[in-house]
Amino acid sequence: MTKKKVSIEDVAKRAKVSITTVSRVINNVSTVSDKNRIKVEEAIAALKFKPNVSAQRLARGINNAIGLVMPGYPGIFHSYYAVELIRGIGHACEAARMDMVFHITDGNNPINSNNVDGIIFADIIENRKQVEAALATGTPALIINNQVEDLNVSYIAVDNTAGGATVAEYLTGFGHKRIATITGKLSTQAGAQRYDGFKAYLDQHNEGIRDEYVIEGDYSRRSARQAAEQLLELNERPTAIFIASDEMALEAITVFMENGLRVPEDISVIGFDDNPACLFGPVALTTVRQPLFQMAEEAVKTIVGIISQKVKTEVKTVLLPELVVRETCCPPKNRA
Amino acid sequence: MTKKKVSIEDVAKRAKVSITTVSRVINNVSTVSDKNRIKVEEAIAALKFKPNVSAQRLARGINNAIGLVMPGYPGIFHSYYAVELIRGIGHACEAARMDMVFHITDGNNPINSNNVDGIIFADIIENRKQVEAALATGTPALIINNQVEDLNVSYIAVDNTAGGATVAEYLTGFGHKRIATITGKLSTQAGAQRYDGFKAYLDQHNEGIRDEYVIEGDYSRRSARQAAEQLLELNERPTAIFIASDEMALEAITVFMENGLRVPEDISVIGFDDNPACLFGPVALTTVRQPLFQMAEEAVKTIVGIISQKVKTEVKTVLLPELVVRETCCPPKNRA
DNA sequence: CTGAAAGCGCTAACAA
DNA sequence: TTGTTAGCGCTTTCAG
Repeated sequence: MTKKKVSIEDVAKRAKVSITTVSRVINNVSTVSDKNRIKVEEAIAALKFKPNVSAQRLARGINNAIGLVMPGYPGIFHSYYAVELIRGIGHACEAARMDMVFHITDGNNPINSNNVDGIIFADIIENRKQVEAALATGTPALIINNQVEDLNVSYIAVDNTAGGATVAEYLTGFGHKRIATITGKLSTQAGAQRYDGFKAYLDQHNEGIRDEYVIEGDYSRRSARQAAEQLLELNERPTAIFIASDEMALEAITVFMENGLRVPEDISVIGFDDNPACLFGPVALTTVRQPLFQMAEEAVKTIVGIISQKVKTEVKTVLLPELVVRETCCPPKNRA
Repeated sequence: MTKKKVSIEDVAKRAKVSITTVSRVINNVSTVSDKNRIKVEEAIAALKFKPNVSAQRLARGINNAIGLVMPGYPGIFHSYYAVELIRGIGHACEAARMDMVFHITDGNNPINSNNVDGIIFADIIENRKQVEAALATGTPALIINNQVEDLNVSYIAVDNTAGGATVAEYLTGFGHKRIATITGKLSTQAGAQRYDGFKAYLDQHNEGIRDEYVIEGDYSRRSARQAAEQLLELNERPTAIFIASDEMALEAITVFMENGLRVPEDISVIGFDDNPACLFGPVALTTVRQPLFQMAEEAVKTIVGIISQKVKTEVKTVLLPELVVRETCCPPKNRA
């Protein structure tokens, strides 16, 4: 009933070889005679031996772990965005046989960079200092979805500006004039860029965007509901609306329908994310896909490269989001 | 640029004391003179020293980590249930200053019980063997939400049978006769118990439940949509329906509304979970709350007790779920 | 109250 | 191809 500890030494004894040989077969490095290898493998199996990871890490001088630090906003685990990132990073870490140590930060309490070989920062908002601190100690670091140009640090991000512009182009292409938006948090770079790209296009190709057509959301359903209701009260209702996340878009659509509007006949809606959970709503949502999962995977590949010194200089990657046309957008009705 | 390593020895040198003394202040054990303590603390601060966790673990012979193993069904991260558990366990681990190593299992590839001091199994389905293996090596283990009576193992679970019965009682209390249900996965104990409790009550107090009124779902929105549509096609539509998760309930309500039904006037709906994300739908959902987060916290407290030998024998805890009345249930209309 | 010294389990030169 | 040996950074007796 007590926890017995099988060590490499026990294996060595049973197989009648040195612990070095055992170590070698564990790590299958250099050459071990087949005869010994088999003996060792048998002993390992018989004893159910599992290496002590702490000892390995200590001896190797590496942690075999990468840290993921994320801001700890409430509901983070209910955000498609955050969860996809976590999934992707977890997945890639597993493939790289690395631990992922997940660290939710409030901006202070920094991660112990001593226990990880590198750190991935997702959406630095208030924790720029942490990034700088990591860089200062020479800890490999990488930032997801924030294009920081004034620091010698790698990042991998989605081109949210282009994404916003794509939406604007698509909507104006239908002939929409009264175009509104429910933005994401404008204090995040992603949210701001999405809006900026959208607005910039409209300024150039439409006739700008009215102030009353711009409402800031915070990615929550609740904020989307409020915003949608607010939009509905306007004298001149918009005929199309860009909503900065699929989940918000879905909630807005629900509000519209509750009020007797049809989507897209009465109002076109386009989201952002390509959240598969939003595929089974009342109508299939037109949206913009960001390759979150792949971005996360790419992030760990990159940082692993940095850790292993394969990559010498910062790598700054920008991925293009992609329009996904489904059923929630159409030309405006001709009774404006 | 290269990663410098500050060790306990550097601190000792700078503070002009032995490494033992440094170790003592790090762990604030036994007594250290104020004079020395201050010197050491200064040195630690000046050097930005952080203990090497692997070395600590190795020396102490403990891992300071608890493992969480969950079945790796697709969409796990989008499940309110799973995510609440993860959150709660993560939170409690942080409080207990333990790492949480998260292990998604496919039923095989067991967790390396060598790297954790104890293992929490959430929803063992096909991985009973893993639990037995852990038990066999004397690794402290605990199971969440599965009442396994035939193993000497601790568990903490919600009384799903009682939950199902509560729902049945509530619905029949309104005078409903045509009561349907969209169940969870019946292959999980929780799903089965929920249904069993529900059905048992109906058998005793109503007049049982018709076969055509029972549809098995799998917690996905898609399955809920299908089930709801199927129910709508029946000659005699049910007047009330118990749906085994809030998310499914929300999807079903959407389907009902799309078909011109009013909730609850035309059809009463009650969910299960008390998922806050379902608060902002078209109507506030009546549901049953399971204390997921607290259950998770309790789980780590318990296993920490087991690990530290404070707890000698298995502890089997069953929590009662609680009815949360909101707006989606009312008596049936009198035109049956 | 303090320090010397013996490991914790493993890896990695270095020899053989 | 194999084994010897010196650590990795820290905790913890055990003397002092």
